[in-house]
Amino acid sequence: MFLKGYLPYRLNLLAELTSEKTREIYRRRHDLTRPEWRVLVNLAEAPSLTASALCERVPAHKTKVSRALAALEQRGWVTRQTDPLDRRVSHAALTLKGKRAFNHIRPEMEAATEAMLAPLSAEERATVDAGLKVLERLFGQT
Amino acid sequence: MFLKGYLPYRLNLLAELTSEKTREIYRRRHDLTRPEWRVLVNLAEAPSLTASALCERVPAHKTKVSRALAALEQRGWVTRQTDPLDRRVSHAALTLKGKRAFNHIRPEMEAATEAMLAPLSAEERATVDAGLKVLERLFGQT
DNA sequence: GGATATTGGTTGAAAATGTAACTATCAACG
DNA sequence: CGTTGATAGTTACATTTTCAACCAATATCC
Repeated sequence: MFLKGYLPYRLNLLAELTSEKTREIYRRRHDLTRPEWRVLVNLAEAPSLTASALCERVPAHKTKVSRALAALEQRGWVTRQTDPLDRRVSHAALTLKGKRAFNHIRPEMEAATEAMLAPLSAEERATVDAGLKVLERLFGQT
Repeated sequence: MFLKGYLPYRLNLLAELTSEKTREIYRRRHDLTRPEWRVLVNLAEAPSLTASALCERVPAHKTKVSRALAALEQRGWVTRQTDPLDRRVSHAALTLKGKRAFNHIRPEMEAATEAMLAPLSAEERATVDAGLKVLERLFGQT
């Protein structure tokens, strides 16, 4: 059978399956799109980032980032201020409210992931990690 | 860093990266959406399938399958005929034209995947496969 | 046998995404 | 300077996807 052994298919399927539960959390429980969630995570990990920096880190196309930032700003989780030296760029950062939201959501996400992987032994997890690392190296996603 | 070690994120990212090239093929070169392509593959592997069977095998939500089938039928690659015993269900099958199209596209897809994985040694491929198998077993996608 | 619930599949409207064009600012070169 | 070209980010429009409602046919239960 062709499809079953076909790498992009296998990865897409597993990506969907593993995302199902966690998507439920950021989407239903917290009304965030995936780009919004990812932008939130990345902003939580850095004091402030420009839109283009977010594009690289998320990673996502600039329109997704632009819209995600607009939505998060709208919601009061993000503030932006334009760079005085180059007025094209603006630096986005989480507000206190945004940080609190992230600190609230993050453990839910981790718990969901952990619950999903609970049946796996340490050895199996290592196997998974090794396999993904090979691909990540291949694509330069160190 | 939270996101980098987070399984759904890693899988989604890799899925996107590996799909990039192959998507180019079914999309640009052959004007198929992903659900259409997947339905095509599954129909190529079975003499005929109902929409619900396709939903399970693709896998995808029934609206995606419904629309993919409609598009493929429109294009003359698929025929459907309603089951005489239960007139709600209809059996979809590839036409000769559909089979030919698939036989034309499939090697392109395989070549693209192979080209992408070319830098990997046999051992690395085995590592990848082992990792994915663990997850597939976890999710019952034997 | 007739009301009710279920199931297979389709459709329509709303949300999300992709693509391309656009604005505003800065850089570079004459 | 001033024209031309690049860059950061937004917006507009077409395509996809999602979600809920829907239709038609079958199954269930009284």
